Amino acid sequence: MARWESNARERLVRAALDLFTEQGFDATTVNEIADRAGLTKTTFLRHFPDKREVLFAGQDMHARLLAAAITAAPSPATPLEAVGAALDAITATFPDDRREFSARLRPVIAGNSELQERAAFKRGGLAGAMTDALHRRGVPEPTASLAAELGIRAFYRAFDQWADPTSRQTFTELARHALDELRAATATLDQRATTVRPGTPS
Amino acid sequence: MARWESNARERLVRAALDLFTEQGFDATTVNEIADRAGLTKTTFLRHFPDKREVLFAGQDMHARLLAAAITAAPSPATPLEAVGAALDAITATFPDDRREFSARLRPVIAGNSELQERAAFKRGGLAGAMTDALHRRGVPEPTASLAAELGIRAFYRAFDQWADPTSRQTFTELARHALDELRAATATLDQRATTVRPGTPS
DNA sequence: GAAGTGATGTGACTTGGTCCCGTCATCATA
DNA sequence: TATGATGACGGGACCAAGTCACATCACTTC
Repeated sequence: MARWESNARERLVRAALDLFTEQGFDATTVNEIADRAGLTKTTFLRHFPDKREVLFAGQDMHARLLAAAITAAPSPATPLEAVGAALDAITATFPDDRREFSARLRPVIAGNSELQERAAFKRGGLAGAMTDALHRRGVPEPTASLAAELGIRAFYRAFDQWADPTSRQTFTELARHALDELRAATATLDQRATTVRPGTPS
Repeated sequence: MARWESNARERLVRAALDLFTEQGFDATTVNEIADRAGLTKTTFLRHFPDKREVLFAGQDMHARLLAAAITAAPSPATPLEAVGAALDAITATFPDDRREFSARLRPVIAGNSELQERAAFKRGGLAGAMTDALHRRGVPEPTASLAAELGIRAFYRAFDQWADPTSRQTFTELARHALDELRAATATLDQRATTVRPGTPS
């Protein structure tokens, strides 16, 4: 429990996202971000270990949440059912307030390879947390990694759709649907192109 | 075609890996690497866009190779067969000379999160290249991404085994086996823990 | 041999990130 | 009310990564 409950972190995140959107990630210095938030470079780096992390903070909590949900899943659940439970749990923690923020975040990350690196790393961390939790349930390799991978793919797919302001479904619904699609796709890996002539893939 | 055919790049890579192994990635400066290679910091940064890239250079070639092999696969091939062809192609390009180098590379990357970030990013690049190539074959989403993902997982799994000096199988054999295991695992995603009581997962 | 080309060297510069220390507001306790 | 502890913030020195402009040198080609 912080004593002043200052919103320094939040101010820094907002200032950073604003500046990154306006001038790009590279063209924005840590000093600029801190200035706009009414703080200093030192304070910025006290809150975030590096400049990129200001956009990714809080992912550790997500990893713990996913792992906890998998651990808490009923014991007869299949690997994919446990992963589905984890998706239910994590998607429920995204308030609608964050949709606009998420929507602004995506192009910034897409436009900078350093941020894409960090995103790829964080993604791996989330998948690893799920994999470990599945291991603790007794799910062997490579089933555990695979189930976790499907979960992560479903999560990001649903996240993209949810962040799109035209979307009307809930994050949870989108994630469940994405996971179903992925499960169905596993059956098509050994399937030759047949009846429907696929044009450009969607 | 370089005129002097100087082996500056190779000297830099070897010096870097040596120093990273000796003192760690963080504790090694670009100047040190360049010095040991008989060159300067500027020359290092001319060959590699940043300090990390000295350990990952050449991955773009691998991405092109994977994509080309998928494109060249016979047209009735299933997605996973095309991916298998890509694994055959890429594993064949790893001469046994590189085993020791690869074995030394792994712990260095494992010991530094910046390098893990870069590795995760490169991994995504390889998967993306395979996914695109599968799209061009008419494989729809999310089947294409999934097949590519299995291919990449099989590649890295086999790479780890191949880099282990106690391993006797060829890289190609290991990759094929890893892909088979992954394909088999897709059938276990909806399967409850049954007969064999799994202890610690392997 | 003269001109061109590409690899390397030199040094100045910006910025990210670390570290140490000082300041100040808040809280707990006497 | 005084006092000490704690935690957030500011200031500035410092190092290393990475960029840039310019000079040099080896080798090729005409």
